Amino acid sequence: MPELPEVETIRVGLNKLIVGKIIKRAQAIDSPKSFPNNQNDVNVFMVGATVAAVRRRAKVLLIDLSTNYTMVIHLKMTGQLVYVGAERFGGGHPDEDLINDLPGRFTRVVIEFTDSSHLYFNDMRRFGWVKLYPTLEVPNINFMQKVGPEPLSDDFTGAVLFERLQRRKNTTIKAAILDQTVLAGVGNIYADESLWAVKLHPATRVGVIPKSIIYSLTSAIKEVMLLSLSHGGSTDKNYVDAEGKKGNYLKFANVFRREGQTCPRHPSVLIEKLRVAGRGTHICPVCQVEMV
DNA sequence: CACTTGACCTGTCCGC
DNA sequence: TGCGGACAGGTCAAGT
Repeated sequence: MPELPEVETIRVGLNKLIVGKIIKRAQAIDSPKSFPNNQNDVNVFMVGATVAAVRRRAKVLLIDLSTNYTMVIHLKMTGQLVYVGAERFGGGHPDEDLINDLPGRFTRVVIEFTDSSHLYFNDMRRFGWVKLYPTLEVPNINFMQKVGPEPLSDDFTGAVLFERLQRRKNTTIKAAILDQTVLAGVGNIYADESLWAVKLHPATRVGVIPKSIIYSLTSAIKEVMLLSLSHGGSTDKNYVDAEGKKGNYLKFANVFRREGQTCPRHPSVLIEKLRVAGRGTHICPVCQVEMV
């Protein structure tokens, strides 16, 4: 899925586009994980509701409705949430193809507003979902109970990360920062980028890493995510923002998907791809040496 | 409990 | 060109 910077980019976009709109129709199409067993709730608590706010926690989007129900949305690997205004594009507009083809083959949920604009949830692999919960119950969802701190919060410090890593001392640092119960929002792209930034090999066991490096890693995670946010997130394949636009951060990535290219710190060394924590992993073999 | 691996899906790419 | 296998930005459940 989109990671934290991508989900946050969508949140900011939707907050501008759909707050105040009234839902006319909501429908899941061939999306068994969406609105499970509660089409009646969809009809009662969504239709006629006004969108009150769009929030985010970790990689989950929360769309609050005036009925005190909340749409809880996880995009997983290939989910998109794209808003299409009542007037579609024509005449060579750059977003014409993406927008005008919706709903498409991979559209799984359609939300129509009373002004004839639409919000489409598209998801090729169908890992993602859109669910409806009473707003007050959202904090009680299992994932919300377990998920770790927001990395961009001022409360998320090196001391906090170090403390939270104490129960993951025997795993690799990459597996640890991908663990959403340690901290929220890091996925494969920002794990590789932040570990390169502090010259940590992703397979290094957490327990052997000096506290000072964990503090540096904390700063690196924040910096990488802020940089990505400033470029509208990362588009590897599927990601688009709420208006159907791709993100540009990968142009600035140092290692992710750059195997065979040179390390920015070592002009004669090629970036390598390996497998750590079951995920494709990109490193500079000279600046990132595993600690044992 | 901590840790690893496979499953969930569909598409694409790479090697034979 | 066709086919099989590996892999893809994320979690879960089930195994050790």
